[in-house]
Amino acid sequence: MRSVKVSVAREKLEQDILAVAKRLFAQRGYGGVSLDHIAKAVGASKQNLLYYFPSKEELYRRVLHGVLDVWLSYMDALSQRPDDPEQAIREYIAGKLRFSREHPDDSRVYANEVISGAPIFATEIAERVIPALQADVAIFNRWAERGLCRQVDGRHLMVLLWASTQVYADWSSQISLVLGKKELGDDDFAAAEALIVDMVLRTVLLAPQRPEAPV
Amino acid sequence: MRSVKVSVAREKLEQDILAVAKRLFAQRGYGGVSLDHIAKAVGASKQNLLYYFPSKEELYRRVLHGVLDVWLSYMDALSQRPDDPEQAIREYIAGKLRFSREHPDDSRVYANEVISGAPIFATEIAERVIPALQADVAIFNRWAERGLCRQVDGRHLMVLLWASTQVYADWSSQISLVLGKKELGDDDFAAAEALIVDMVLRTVLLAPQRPEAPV
DNA sequence: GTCTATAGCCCGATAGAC
DNA sequence: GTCTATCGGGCTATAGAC
Repeated sequence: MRSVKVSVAREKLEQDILAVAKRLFAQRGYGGVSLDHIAKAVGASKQNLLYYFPSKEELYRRVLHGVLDVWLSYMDALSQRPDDPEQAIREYIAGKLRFSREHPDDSRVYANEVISGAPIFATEIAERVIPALQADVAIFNRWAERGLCRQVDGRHLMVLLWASTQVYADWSSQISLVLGKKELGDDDFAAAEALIVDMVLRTVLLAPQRPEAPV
Repeated sequence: MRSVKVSVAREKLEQDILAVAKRLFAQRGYGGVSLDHIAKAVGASKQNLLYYFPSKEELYRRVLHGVLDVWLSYMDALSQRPDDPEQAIREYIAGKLRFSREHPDDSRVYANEVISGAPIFATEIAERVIPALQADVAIFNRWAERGLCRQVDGRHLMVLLWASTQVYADWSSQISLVLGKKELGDDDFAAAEALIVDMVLRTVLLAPQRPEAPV
């Protein structure tokens, strides 16, 4: 009984640390954050942090693992509808934009790591991310072979899909400035989704051409 | 005479410091780089660095100013062809991809700053970048009003254009992994350009529809 | 302009009391 | 589990000799 309560409390603090660390790593990158920053933001001592996580790098690695779990969970839309490219693409774009909307810090932590050339997480990316992306590329290629869509370069199409959706998390501060708003709202994500879906479907789907999208 | 030689040598070291600092800030972000790292990489002492630049933040600011100069110089394609949307868009995409190809570290330094919410460079971004972007959006809107292209949301189209071109600098490590290469080559940038141009023109240009792009 | 020396602080990590 | 204390080192920046 007691051991359960203790373990629950321990679990909670551990999750709090991970959440706060994620936010700070997103904002300032691995080298820009100290254990003391994280500890103070979570209301614990630096030494207590090191009781839960053996080192700063291990804490960062745990954060990145959590980020990847969330990221990949939003990315399985393509395989869910193996015979319907249009609906699969619509759901894929919607899902990736929802990730940017709901987990911007996850996106930023991952972006920081990739921009740095993934010095710490290269192995995990190669083992978990690349296979997922290549599977999606393969789905595009299979659609093309079966005549369900046009022949496009699935690899670069995939790059464009990440780029154009994740930018609404990673670059939200600058996009807000361009839109003249304090922060992005549901309407902005809806407009982004409409444009990206329209562009991709125009490019990927076979004729007959789709009607003009509403302005 | 002597003062000229001295000033030239001074100028050269200053430029060397800025170049090395740019590379390191791109890789590890502002907080992940120390003056000592930069000094050692440039073959000078940390104290000598502080003779040329009054502080770390001022050095970083100078790097960012240089980055912005380069970035903006690649971005004036739209206004060069005010009556030809297709050619303007082609040149704009080509220019932005050339920037990613030729100045990846510039792109990464800027990306790092934006992801962090632009804590240091917010003012300069608001004064130099946002007006340039809004001018480009205005050009899109004018084309639409004059019936030269379809009504699209110029702001989100602009976001998509940055995102899909800068990703080839900022995310080059991961894109290389997906493509199964050590690093990106001219052919990869050409393939990216073909896809992005095709997608954007399909979306922006008026009917009659363009023929299928070559695979 | 470049050097040595150093101030004063923050860093990650460990030891040991309770 | 959380605390105080502390180690050894790196950090930005300054002072002053040459």
